Amino acid sequence: MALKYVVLTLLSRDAQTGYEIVKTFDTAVGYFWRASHQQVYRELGLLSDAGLASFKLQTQSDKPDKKTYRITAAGRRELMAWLEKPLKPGGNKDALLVKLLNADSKNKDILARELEETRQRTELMLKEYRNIETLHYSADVLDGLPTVERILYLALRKGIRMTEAQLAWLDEAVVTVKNL
Amino acid sequence: MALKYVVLTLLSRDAQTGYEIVKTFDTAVGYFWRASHQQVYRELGLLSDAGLASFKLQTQSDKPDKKTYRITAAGRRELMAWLEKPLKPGGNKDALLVKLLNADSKNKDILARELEETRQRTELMLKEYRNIETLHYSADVLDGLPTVERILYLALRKGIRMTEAQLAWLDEAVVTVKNL
DNA sequence: CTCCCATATGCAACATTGTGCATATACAGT
DNA sequence: ACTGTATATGCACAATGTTGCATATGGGAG
Repeated sequence: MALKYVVLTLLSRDAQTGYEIVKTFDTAVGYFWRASHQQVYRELGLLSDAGLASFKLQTQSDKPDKKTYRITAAGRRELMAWLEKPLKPGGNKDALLVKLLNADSKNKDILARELEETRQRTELMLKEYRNIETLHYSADVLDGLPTVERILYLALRKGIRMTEAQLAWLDEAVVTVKNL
Repeated sequence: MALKYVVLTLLSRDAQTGYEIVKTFDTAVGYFWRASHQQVYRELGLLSDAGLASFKLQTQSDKPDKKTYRITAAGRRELMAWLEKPLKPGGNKDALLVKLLNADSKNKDILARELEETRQRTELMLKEYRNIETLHYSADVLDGLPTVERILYLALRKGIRMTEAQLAWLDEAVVTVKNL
């Protein structure tokens, strides 16, 4: 349901090939949505079957042939309809908490180790996010930013806020588990 | 893959009926994992087919008959194996950010409204969480808490931290979208 | 007496998502 | 020659999640 709208969103900006969309998932969009290339190509096929996107085959001599997809009028309508329909809340699945529910004196060391590793990864992630922020979104740059870039910055801000909260929580969790 | 371990976790504590497990999903566990009753009953069927859980049929005269499930030795082994295997990170799908990527001068009002509504819901949620914390987890209670309760408190703490971060971010997002 | 709610279980169909496998060209480095 | 990386696409199967339907009892409210 949702991947469809992510792809439509990307196509609504520019006509693109599947390969380019995959790269977007690997970089910018990847911070809040992950999809494999298989998923992307399949979704593009479904979209064009449903008449929400169309494609042109472009032959290339130096590289493999490619298909450039563009969103159709029907695709835009579908996307707009989705935008106006409120999202239903919920869906916070947290496997780490499920693991912790199993914590006891026998396995607390294993779980503590996983918590520590998660903590380290989270800390690195936060550093990376903050690094991106200082490098690409300094105060003087922010004003002149086009809309899409502002939203991407907002995505980064969300990453930072959430990662900070996660890190603080992991500290609490480590203490709790160690003292079981 | 994952629902299986949530159900095994719940069964590893107590033998329970499907109905009881469903109620647990609607209350305590619901804060970090949602599942419908259909999913739960199906999963219980799959678990017992796989020999990871067994059940006893109990006839009742006043209420419908019920099946009480208990985890098997194989089920415990499977659960322990999962605990020791590190989780793979990632999977932060955020449909709200996808919507915001579509923001422009035409639809910014609709999106701003959804952001405001989300903000209100988030604020209520945070109040509820904090309320639960003061009511059930006052400082003097925390010491004597059994393990499971401590983990559930940890789940609540995560809810609080994350909801605070979400709320702070939503404030940023509202400002950004209004100024587009 | 009827309607709704809580208790208690489940199938079947469908939609969506994720994983493993497969193919093909060109260029750069070892 | 071989290996890796970038470009470019996709099928098939498995797992997961959603929706609609189906059944059955007992108690309380109106």
